Amino acid sequence: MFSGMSEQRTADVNRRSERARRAIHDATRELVGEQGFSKVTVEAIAARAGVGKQTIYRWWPSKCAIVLDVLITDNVSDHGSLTLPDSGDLAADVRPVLVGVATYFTDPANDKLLRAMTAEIQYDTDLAALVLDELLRPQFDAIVARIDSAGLTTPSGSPADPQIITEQLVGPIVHRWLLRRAPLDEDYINALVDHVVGASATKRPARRRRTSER
Amino acid sequence: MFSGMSEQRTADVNRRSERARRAIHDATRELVGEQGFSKVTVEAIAARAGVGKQTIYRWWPSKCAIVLDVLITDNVSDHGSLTLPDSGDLAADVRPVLVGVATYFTDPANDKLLRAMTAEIQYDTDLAALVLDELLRPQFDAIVARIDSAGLTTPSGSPADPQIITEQLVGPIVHRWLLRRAPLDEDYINALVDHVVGASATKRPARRRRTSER
Amino acid sequence: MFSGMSEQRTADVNRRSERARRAIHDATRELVGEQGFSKVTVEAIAARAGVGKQTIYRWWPSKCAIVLDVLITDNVSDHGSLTLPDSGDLAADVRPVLVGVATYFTDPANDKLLRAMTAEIQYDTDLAALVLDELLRPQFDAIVARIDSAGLTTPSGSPADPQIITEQLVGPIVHRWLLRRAPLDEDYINALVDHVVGASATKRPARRRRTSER
Amino acid sequence: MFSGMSEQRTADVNRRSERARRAIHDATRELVGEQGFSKVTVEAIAARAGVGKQTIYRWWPSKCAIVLDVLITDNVSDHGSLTLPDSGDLAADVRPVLVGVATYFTDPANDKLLRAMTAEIQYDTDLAALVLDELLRPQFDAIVARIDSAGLTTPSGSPADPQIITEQLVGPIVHRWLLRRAPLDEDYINALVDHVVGASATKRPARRRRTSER
DNA sequence: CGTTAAACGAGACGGTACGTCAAGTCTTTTC
DNA sequence: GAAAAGACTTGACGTACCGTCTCGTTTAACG
Repeated sequence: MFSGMSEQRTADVNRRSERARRAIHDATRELVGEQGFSKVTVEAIAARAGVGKQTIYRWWPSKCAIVLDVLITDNVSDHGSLTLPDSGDLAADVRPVLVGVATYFTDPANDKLLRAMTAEIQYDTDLAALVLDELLRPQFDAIVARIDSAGLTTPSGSPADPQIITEQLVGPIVHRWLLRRAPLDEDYINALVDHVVGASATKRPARRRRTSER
Repeated sequence: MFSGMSEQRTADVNRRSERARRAIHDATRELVGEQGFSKVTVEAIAARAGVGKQTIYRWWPSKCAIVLDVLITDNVSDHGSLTLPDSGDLAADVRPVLVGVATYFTDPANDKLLRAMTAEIQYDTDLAALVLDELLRPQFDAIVARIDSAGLTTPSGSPADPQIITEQLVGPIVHRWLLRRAPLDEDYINALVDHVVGASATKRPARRRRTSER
Repeated sequence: MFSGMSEQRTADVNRRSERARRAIHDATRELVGEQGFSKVTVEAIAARAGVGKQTIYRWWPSKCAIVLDVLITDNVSDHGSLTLPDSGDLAADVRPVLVGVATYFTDPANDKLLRAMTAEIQYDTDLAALVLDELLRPQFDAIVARIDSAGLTTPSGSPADPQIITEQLVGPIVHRWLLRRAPLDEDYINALVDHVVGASATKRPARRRRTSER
Repeated sequence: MFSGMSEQRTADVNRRSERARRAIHDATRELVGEQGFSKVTVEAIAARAGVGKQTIYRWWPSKCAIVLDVLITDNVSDHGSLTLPDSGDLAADVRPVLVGVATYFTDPANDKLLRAMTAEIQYDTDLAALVLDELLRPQFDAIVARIDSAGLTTPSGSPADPQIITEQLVGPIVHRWLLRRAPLDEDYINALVDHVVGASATKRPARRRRTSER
């Protein structure tokens, strides 16, 4: 895929051990889940994986590169193909993606890994760009595209910026997750969608007036 | 108050050195500004402040407690008294607070300190609550209160939840800051306010259709 | 005692607190006895004595000066007046002093204090001289004097050096004590005296051939 | 020997760096010589040796274990094979060993190391036993053996205890060294031997009556 | 089907910073 | 004005990990 040459040259064989790669991924997932990223050491990952420290440093530049690799590998199935349907009902079309995002962030398997990356990108701008592109942009852009086609207007009547509308949907979710302000359940997503693009019939019509806070 | 002995006993004097406290705050602000939180060591703070390491550990449990202390101390002047005016023009009332928030986050003096705390609260839930209460809630609650009194409705006509409306305003700002997706300038704030509560006349009428992204 | 002036001048009153001096002495004796000199801290002495740290530093330059002070104070009764009797029986005259020395070194109340000084004088020559003069020389010189008057001869017939004879008596005791090679009981002292200056009748005539070692 | 597998398994390689071991020994010898044991820090040894602190702690439990190791390593050539000749002249046979001991203690290269150990064994009985066994016992036992075969008697005529006779020879040397009472030169050793086992012809017939003190 | 070079496990290495401890000094208040 | 209390600066402690660097030992393509 990276070359048109029909794999004749195998001189620079990839001798890399798949067993080791897998063991390191698994050890990382486990340890970060158990103790949190910042308490996990490269030595601990190596020990848990039954692997030499050098084997880790040979293939990853840092602890957080491993975590990012795990996240991306686990996520790779979705990529590229993400497009929202256009059923005519914007709320109904958008809602599942947002529920998906909320679920993804909340899933205990991902939560700690994502928080680790969130912490790291505060200090590493390149990493921030990478995380953004690999993990968040596909969904974000798909929503932007669907909203663009809906031709919304702002409360004052001018044409709405789909980018900003999307931020109104995604921002609050990230905000709640980041600060652990309040639950990210389906009711909340429904209410949020209703506030931004208007409600469509949902299975469980939410009865609310105020969302509970923290 | 703790004793009936009308304050005769002053034995439990506060022997703490104000000079040391100040020097540590200043050294922390400077060093975090120069090198970023994660590269700053407690030893370096002590050295820069001309203070013994033990004096730091006597009063703060960790590097990040110092940073939080600096942030709160620097911020303490503002909050408590924070109430939004009600001029009848919601957008006009809300806009300055949001600009203030955006400015606060963007100010280089605060940015690195805040990112440090953002990283830390990923691992420390108690700290997260503290940061939320001390640094963010006053502004957030003030906005909620002002919006509550405006009696907005959702696009589908039901009464809006002021909490969620506020999240639509604050969430995107935090989101942009967190991921460094795009600038947090006044134009953006204006557009955002327009999308959420409708525009009122602004000094520099924004000319836009799409906000630029990253 | 340090001045001939009959205590008339009391204007520069000795404001030093006798209570504190005593308490520090006692605390030092106790703590060194309990934990050994090297584990005792000045802070611990101050705390146990119910005294401020500065009060200690005001009157003693170091931890080991306190210990030496305690040893000398406890020992001060003997000084100066020590002369051995001359009963004609050299062994009988010398034996009690050596038993006294051995007992003094072995007494648990003194042992740890003396070992502390022994450790310190390895690094502090002045201290070594002081310890020697204050604690050991009186007995040593008294023995030298008694032996001098006995007019011993060496095995090869020349007149013996009383200094060296005394070292043959004291040296082995110090050696055993220093290296904890073997017990310093009365049997041993008797045997030692017998080997150096010949036996006289003792209460318990020792039956031995070899002393047990360590 | 531990396995029947004729040494096929060499997995438990000795990975220890000889370079580091040597550098640490040398640095310790130098620093203790320059500044005295108690002023030398483990950090200083590590720095001088160009070695990480952990490398020291990996192999030695404490500063004084290094010093002991240096002393034993430097000394290891001598002992084991140590037996005194029996020329018939006891004084002549014993004298060289005692001169050797005195020289060893006095040699500036050893003096500070030995004083450091002397200080430490006051607090550590196990260490005392080790020092005794590794550094002093070989010579001591060799002298005991030689004296045993000589069949001496005490001044009062009973058979002498070779152990005690040896203590009469070694004790005064240690005593003088410990308290720095007087020089440990060859004249003194000759006189001492003369007093204990009688003189034999020596190269420089000592002219003395009293040894000078301190 | 052996040769050979890479990747591997193990873990010691030179370092940096940690958080603790005690030393000796300085400051404030009490008696 | 000495004493108690205790905060201060200093500096070494012993530990934990870092990322690099040998060591033998697999292991799999090549010859």
